[in-house]
Order: sequence, then structure tokens, then C-alpha cells
Amino acid sequence: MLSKVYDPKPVETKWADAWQKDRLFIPCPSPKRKPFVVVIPPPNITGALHMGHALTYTLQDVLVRYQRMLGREACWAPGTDHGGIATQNVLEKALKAEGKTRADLGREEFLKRMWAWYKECGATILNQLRKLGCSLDLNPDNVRFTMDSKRAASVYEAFRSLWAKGLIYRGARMINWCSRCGTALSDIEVEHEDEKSKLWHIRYPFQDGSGSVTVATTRPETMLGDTAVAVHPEDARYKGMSGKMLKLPLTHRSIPLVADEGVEKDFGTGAVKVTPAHDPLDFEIGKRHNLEIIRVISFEGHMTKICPSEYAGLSVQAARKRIVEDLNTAGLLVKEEHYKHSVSKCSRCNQHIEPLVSEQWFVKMKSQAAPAIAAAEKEEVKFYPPSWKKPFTDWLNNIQDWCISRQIWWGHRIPAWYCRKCSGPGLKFSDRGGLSRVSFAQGAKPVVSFEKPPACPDCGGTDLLQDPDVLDTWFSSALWPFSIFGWPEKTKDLEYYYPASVLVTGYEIIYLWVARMVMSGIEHMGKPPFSQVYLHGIVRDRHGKKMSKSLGNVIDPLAMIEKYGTDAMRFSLMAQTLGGKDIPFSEETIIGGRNFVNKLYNVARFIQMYLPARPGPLTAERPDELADRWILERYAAALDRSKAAMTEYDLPKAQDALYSFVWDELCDWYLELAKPRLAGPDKEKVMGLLLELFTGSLKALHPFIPFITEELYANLKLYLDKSQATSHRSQVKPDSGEQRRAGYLLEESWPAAAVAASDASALMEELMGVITQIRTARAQFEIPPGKAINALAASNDASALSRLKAGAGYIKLLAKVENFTLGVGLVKPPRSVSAISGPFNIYVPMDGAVDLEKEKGRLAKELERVRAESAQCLVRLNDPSFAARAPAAEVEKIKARSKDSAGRISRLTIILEELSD
RNA sequence: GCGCGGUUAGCUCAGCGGUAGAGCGCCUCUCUUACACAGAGGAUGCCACAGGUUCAAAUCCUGUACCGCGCACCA
Repeated sequence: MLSKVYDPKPVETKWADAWQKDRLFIPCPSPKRKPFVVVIPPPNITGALHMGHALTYTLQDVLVRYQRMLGREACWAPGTDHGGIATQNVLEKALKAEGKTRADLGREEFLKRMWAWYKECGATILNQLRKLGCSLDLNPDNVRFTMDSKRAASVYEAFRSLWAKGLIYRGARMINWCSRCGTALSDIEVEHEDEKSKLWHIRYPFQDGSGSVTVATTRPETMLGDTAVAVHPEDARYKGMSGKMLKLPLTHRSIPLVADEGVEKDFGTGAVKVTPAHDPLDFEIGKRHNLEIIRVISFEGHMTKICPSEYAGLSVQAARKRIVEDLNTAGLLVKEEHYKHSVSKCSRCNQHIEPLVSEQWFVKMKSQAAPAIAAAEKEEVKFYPPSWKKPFTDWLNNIQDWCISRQIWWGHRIPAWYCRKCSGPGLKFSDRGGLSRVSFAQGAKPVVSFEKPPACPDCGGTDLLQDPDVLDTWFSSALWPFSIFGWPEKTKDLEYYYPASVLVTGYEIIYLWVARMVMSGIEHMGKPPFSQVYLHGIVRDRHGKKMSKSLGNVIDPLAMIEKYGTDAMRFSLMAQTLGGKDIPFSEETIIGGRNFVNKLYNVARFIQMYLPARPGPLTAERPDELADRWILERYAAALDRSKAAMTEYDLPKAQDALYSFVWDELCDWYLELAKPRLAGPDKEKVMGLLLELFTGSLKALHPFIPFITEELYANLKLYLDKSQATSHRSQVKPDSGEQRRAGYLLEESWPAAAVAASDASALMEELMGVITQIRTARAQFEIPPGKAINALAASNDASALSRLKAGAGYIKLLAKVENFTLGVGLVKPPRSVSAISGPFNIYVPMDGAVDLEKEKGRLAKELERVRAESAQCLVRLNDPSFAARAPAAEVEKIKARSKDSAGRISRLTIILEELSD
């Protein structure tokens, strides 16, 4: 006998290995079948998978397995992402622990270590995906990496093509600089956070001694780089002053007062200091007024040498403190106010971002955004939930050029080369404090080439240097939907599988990734990379807080798998991914999943008890009792509901329909009714139906909980008629010589059941109501479940009574009734408990005396309930406008309910009166 | 500042126009040979607030409050 409790671990390991070994997930293009393609969001190789990965990959696996069972050629190609800054930070952290920096190692050695890390971490991640049950073929020949040679070719081609079209350029612009990561960032990699700070009011005196102008700033240290003070041209307070010179405090420079529309009259003093090198707005003002750009903050986050010597070299924080003190001493600090404002932080390391002017590579986005917006508007790319369409198009409508160069080492190096000779002495690479920057002579033009060009096309010089920067990691991610199929090579896969069916990912990367894929798909492939985008939420802790190490609320999916099994975790994740909302997750929700998996295991155990020793198909003849007809109807309904929910990406609903069918109907009712029949003449027919329904449920549940279903099916399928096992692929995919196990559940068809409507449900529900009433009476008077009782049912409705008579067997069985008497006008026996169900009065005689007060209380409460119901009906029926305006069916329904409750009231009243006598 | 969500049982959430639901937790009874990771039964809700639309509102509309989350160059 098998253990009573299911142990998932050996089972899950066994099947995960078998699926991989038999290479069941390797897609094979076939003109006969429509592909179903899911583009995997490649996990960054930054470490182990977290709960968010578990969610997104489970979701995708459910869709892929489901579509595979519907007969589509499912393609879900695995891969990992090099993850740029995030991954480089992992290694830098490790180096720091060794007391080293990346500069100590040098670029070449550092990259060697990064590749070693990729090998280790990449393998770990793939193994974790296998444990998650993902139906990905993880054989090395099928796994992609954003930095492998094929993807490098894709990246180069995309760069070359954009460059050739003039969509890539290099120039000095205001960018976001993270001095901790040592690199520029794009706008979306910057997060904004409210921070308490101060607003300092500083007086700038006029050079001619005619008073002063007071400016307000949150960043006093940048004043050393001020090259103007700006006011609004129509600000009366500063009328006629524009063009006058001001003395810049703490320096020996003087700067002009300029008038600019960009200044907000009503803010602060109406005068703003202008630091073109360190503020985006100031940069714009500077351009309009041709102001000098003085960079006073270095890439390392220190005050530069241009600053007066007492400040040069100080950190930004130290300089701020010192400057405020000095201004105060000089009597130029007018006031200090408490102030809350939003500051920019690096999304990778949470350090303050320094806006500064720097030469970087950019992609022009406006022209690429336009067709992407159109695709969303026309729903060629459709969002689930649809509410994401607006944020998507809004962002694209306001898109800025994309800064794609990063001053790190890990990534695709920018394929641009510079001729030393042509560029002149201005071309030089510098390496300061671990940062590589390059500066160029005016007009130096790079040559775009994947490999080092043999000679400079202009002067024939052979001393060419490659740009030291690498591309933003999202540059390669943006190409993923087609680079995974080998683009720019025109492969068969690319032709068959592009565009994908659906992209599933978290909403937090809708701009970072989704929008860019849509744009580059249209740009390079001529059409959007997928037609549907399913955006899910973020896994949070049970109270909705983001999981973070510092809060200590992180749940490790691998630990949960270890403890409860993958199926249990998948089940509980899928139960909660509704409507793209964030998912509150806690360990206890997994227990629900585990319990269900255990339930299935025990149903199988039950069935196996009655299975003949020698495997072989059971009879296909169906039993035809009420319960049989009823359960078939319920089964068909559950499959329908589940299927309908799947097409709407409502996975919780799809899963729940099957869950409640199995637990609440198949187990709680049908199985119990089947028990005695399994010892009778109907045995084989009942077993046949039970097996059909249960294996069908396993099939339908397989996408959600692949392991337990595969396991149980493997044991039961030997008893199934061959017509019930229908694989899509066995015939399309001939054995490649190797011995391959056949008959996997995952290759079966998703079940179908067509059942004609009948009265079975209504009849069954009537019986269930009576059974529940008797059970309730038993429970209220604490009759032990094992103890048999007698019961009587009385009614004036003869046809109802005959229905009940037909179902008496079920009542006796499920309510544990020994003698069940029924008839018209039966008299309530002394010392009995009463109940009402539909048209029936039910009496349950007790052994001893009945606690009259308890019984009266119980019935009085029921009476009160029915009276309320009746009153509610009457209110509506007495309202003439209800009859006039409500649909006829509704009026009929209420009339029937009213009549029914009136009858119950009188019957209850009589019973209560008799009790009081 | 603009935008988007949320507010329903102790907790986490479904329901989105016709008698308030699930899971977990709680209480009672049962270890009855599928399952105590179970079975049977039970308690628990002014469905955030205020107006409106409707024969009928948790459900639609309009406001308000509180809580989240995006986007945004007001120094």
C-alpha cells in the first residue's frame, strides 16, 4: 500500500529528468500545425531565481502546456540575459570582499571572471527552471544567451542598421550618471524618490553694486558651476535687469542675468541659478542663451579642479556643507527652509544620480515610437489587462532619445572604431579610478564594424581603437524575440515562429523591455514581435509589501519547492494572479496547494484499490444512475468554464473550476456515492466512468500542476481505452532512432466532454439539500458521524415524494440513515428533530430526549431567515413598477420564491407550535 | 501636479445590476480502510463614506476620504 501522504520530491525529480531526457520540449516546425510561441523573459544571471521568476515562468509554462495539449506546436525557447550593470555589480561586490576593484584586475581579466560566473550561474538558473517544471528544452544546444555569438551577430546587425539609417548618433548631452556604478543610465533606469531636504535662498549681488538677486536652490554646491541667473521675461520684479552682471559668490566669476520662458515666476523668488552642466532644465536654458558649461562635479562624484581650491576634491555632500557655511559667513545666505522634493536614484544600486553632461551614444526614438503607438492603437499588440494600453502609448508619445552607452565592461562592446591618425592628438582613452572614458577631437568620425577594420577608410591608417563603452543591456533584450531564432540569418525557425503569440512579463518592465521590443520588432522585422502582451503583477509578501532582504520577508521559491513541492507552489501562485494585480504571497498559501495535490494523490490511491491486478482497458459502457449523469454534467461544465477562462488569461478561474469540480463534486459527492457500487454489479462501469473523469481532470489540471498529474496518469493510463489517449505529436515526430518513452500526459489532448442538458442537476440538488439538512440536524445534536439514525420525510407534493423515493439510497448512504420513511401527511414522531428542505418536512427521531430550547432556537432562527426572504419578495412584488419594468423571468422567479418561502413559513410555524404544546 | 489601481468575513482575495462567496484562521463532532495535508456541521459582513441613475446597486455614474503604484526638468 502506498503511503497516505504524497511525497513530491522523488516524483518531481523523476519526471523533470524524463521530460528533458526524451527532449519533449524541443519544438519542431511543422506546416501542419500552428505554432504557439511564448518569448521567455530571459532571467539575468545575477543569482538564484526569486519568487517573481517563479510566478512569471509558471504562468508561461501553464500557457505553453495548455496550448500544446490543444494541438499547437508550442515553442518556448530558453535563454539567459547577461544583465549588464546588475551582473557586473555582483562580481564587483565579490571583488570588494577580496579587497579588490575591477581596475585592479583590468578589463581582460575582469571579463574572464565574468564569463566564469556566467557559466556557473547560468547553469544554476537553468537547473532551477527545470525544477520549476518549465517545459523548456534545456539541452545546451537549445539554450540562448544574450551574449553568445549568434546574439552578438544580432546586436551588431541592429546597431549597424540603425547607424546606417542615421538613427544612432554620438553626442554630448545631459545624462543620468551613477557615480557608484560608474556609468551613464537611460531615463527609465532612474527612480524618483521623495526626500526631505532644504531649500537654501542665496543672494547674488549685482556687480555694479545696485542691490542683488536672491535665488533658491536645493543644490547649493552646484553654484560653483553657475553660468547665469535666469528670470521669467515677464516678471515685473526683474524688469529691465536682464543682461546685468552678477557676482557669483565664493568665486571670482561674474555671470549674467538672463530672461527665459522656462522659469516659473511663482516659484521661490522667481530667480533661478543656472548650472548647465548639472541640471537638465539649466542645460536647456544654457543652450538657448549660449552659456558656458562648467562641470564642477566629476564622474566619481567629487568637486572638480575647476572649483576654487578649498572645494576641489570634496565629495558633493561635504562641498554642500562647506558652501552653506561659507555663504552664511559671507552674509549671503538669506534663509534655509525645510523642503521635500524628489531626488533621482540609480535603480541598480539606489545611489543618488548626478545629472551631468557627457558624450554618449544615443538612439533616436521618435520615428520608431510612431509605428509602435499605431500597433497598440490598432490592437495589433493587445494588452491584458487592457488598462496597460494607455500607459504604453503615453510613454511612447513622450519618448526621449535613448542613451545606449554604458561605461562598464560587461556587455556588447560598441562596434565603433576610431583612427588615431585622423582623430589627432585629441583622441585618448583615460582610465581614472576604474572609469574608462574617451574623449575625441572635434569631428572625429568612428567606423562602425563588428571586427577591427584593417585600415581607416579615410587615411588608411591602421592604428584603430574600439570604443571602450558597452551597450545598455536592454539593447540586446530589445532584439530577443527574433535574435533567439537566429536573426539576421534567415532561419526556418525565424520564419515559422516570428512573431510570437504572447509575451508574458511583469508590468514593471513595460517600458524598459516591452516597448523597446515592439519598436525594434517593427524596425528590424517589419512587424511587432507578438500580438498579445500579458502583464502580471509583482509577488509581494502577505501584507502587500515588496519582498526585500532588508525587510527579511523574502520567500525563496526553491526552499518552498523543497518543502512543499513544485506543484503545490505553482498551484498557489496561479490561484492568485488575477487581473495583473500584485500578488500577496505567504507560505501558508502554498499549504492549500499542497493539500490539493495530496487530495489528487489519494483519489488515485482509492481508484487503484479497485483496479484489477492485470492492467487493461475497462469497459467503455457507461453506468446510468442519477449520480452518473449528474457528475458527467458537472465535469463538462467544469471543463467549459476552465477553457473559457484560459482564453481570457484568467488562470485562477481556469484552475479553480477544475479544483472545485474535483474536490467539491467528484470527491465529496460522487466518490462517496460510488463506494457501495464498487462492491456491486455496476463495479466495472462505475470504475470506467470514475477513471475517465479522473484522468480527464488530470489532463485538464496538467498545465498547472504538471508533476503529480503526469505521475498519476502514468499509473492509470494502462486501464484506459486507447481512444482516450490521444497524442498530438507521436505521429508527427518520428523517433530519431533513440528509444523514447511514449504516452506522456503532457502530449495528450486537453479533455473534452459534450453532455446534453438534462434534469440530473436539479434532481441531484434536491437530494443534496435533504442530505445536508439531515446532516445538519445530526451535527446540531451531536450524533457521531458513524452512528446510524432513522429519518422521515413528509410532503403534500406526491411527485416530489416520488423523486425523493428514487433517491432514497443516496440519502441513506450519505446521511447515514438506516430506515428512511416517506409519505404524505406523516406525523412527526415524539422526541424528534425537525428540518425543512424544499417541499419536505424532515424528522429525525432521537434516542433520548430532545433539548426543546435548542430545537426551538434553531427552528426559530430558520423561520426568521425565511420570513426575511419572504418579506423581501413581497416588497418587490407589491411594487407596481417592479412588475411593470423588471423582465418577466425575474418577476416569475420572485413569485416562485415568494410562494416557496410562504409555504416554508407555515410549515415551520406549525412545527414550532407543536413543539410548544 | 497628471494618470492608474485598491477599499467586501479575523487574514488574503473572488464577485461587478437581480436572495453576500472562496481559501486560510476560528468553534463543535469524527482518526468511518482514498485522504486528519481529511470528513460533516457552525459562527462571522451597514460590501470605505456621501450623493445620484435604476423597478432593483457591493456591482453603473459623480464626488469625498484613506491606502498603494506609475509618470513628471518647478530650481
